[in-house]
Amino acid sequence: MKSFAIVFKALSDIARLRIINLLFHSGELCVCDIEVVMGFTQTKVSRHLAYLRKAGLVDDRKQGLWMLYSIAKPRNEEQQRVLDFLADLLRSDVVARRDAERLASRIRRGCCATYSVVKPGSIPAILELKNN
Amino acid sequence: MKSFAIVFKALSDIARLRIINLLFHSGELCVCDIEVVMGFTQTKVSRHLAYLRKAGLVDDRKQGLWMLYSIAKPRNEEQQRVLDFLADLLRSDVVARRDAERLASRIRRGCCATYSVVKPGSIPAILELKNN
DNA sequence: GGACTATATTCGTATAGACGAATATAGTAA
DNA sequence: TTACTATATTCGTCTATACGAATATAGTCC
Repeated sequence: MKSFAIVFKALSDIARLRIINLLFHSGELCVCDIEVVMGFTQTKVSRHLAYLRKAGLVDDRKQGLWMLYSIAKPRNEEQQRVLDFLADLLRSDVVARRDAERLASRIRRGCCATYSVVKPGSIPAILELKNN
Repeated sequence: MKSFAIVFKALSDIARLRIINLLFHSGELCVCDIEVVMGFTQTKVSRHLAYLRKAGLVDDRKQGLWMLYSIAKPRNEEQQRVLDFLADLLRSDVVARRDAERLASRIRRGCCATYSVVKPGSIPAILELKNN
């Protein structure tokens, strides 16, 4: 019950919902790409990602100068269900869709990370990081 | 997106989750029954119910001196999905189950409201209110 | 009318959280 | 080493919210 409340609280902020949505649409993202796509300050993105990490909703990985964030690998069946449900909810949301389109556009133009989209519309995976 | 955040915030408090769980297990409940079953103060129950009402998660109805609260009739397909998902989540939670048992016990013994349980274990409906 | 009851609201207080600006940290590259 | 870059954290401020106690409100019953 306590863990439900913690997860729901993590999902109770629009900025965090939008960031999670971006992560659903990409294997991994660095802070600065989220910053640019969303038009948020660096502080804001970093803070919300830290919040989501503490709530167990995202994983992070250090790669050189970059911190790469991704949707957390579910630790139990309930978390899996929450994530599935959330992804499904966001799929039909206008804001979420627009954010995803801006992300796709930035990925095509080349962003901090270089992505390889396996199949159009599917989850891309980071291959390597550019130094720009 | 905004509406998702509002709903998740309403679900981000354990007391509110437990109250919602009680409402899932009963057609309608008055404030004082929730108060006794949960061991909360009257202020606390009333405040959280007001919060849930503003978030659109519960409906209320005045019946004499009592305010009867129930799970909101879903206004759209998304809200229906959220409520279904939540009910499903709570079904496997230990705290939620214990609360439901205490509620059932209080209903059997006769509480503020007189309930008619259509089938054992199914959702009861209020028939009339006692004046005690 | 007055006494009583169930619920809502106000008050004062305490904690959480959201924000930008500024600063600190850690890794890279010359 | 120094300069640079991506990210995290601190600082000060503001708003939201949780709580119990006390009080207000509204309905019932005599």
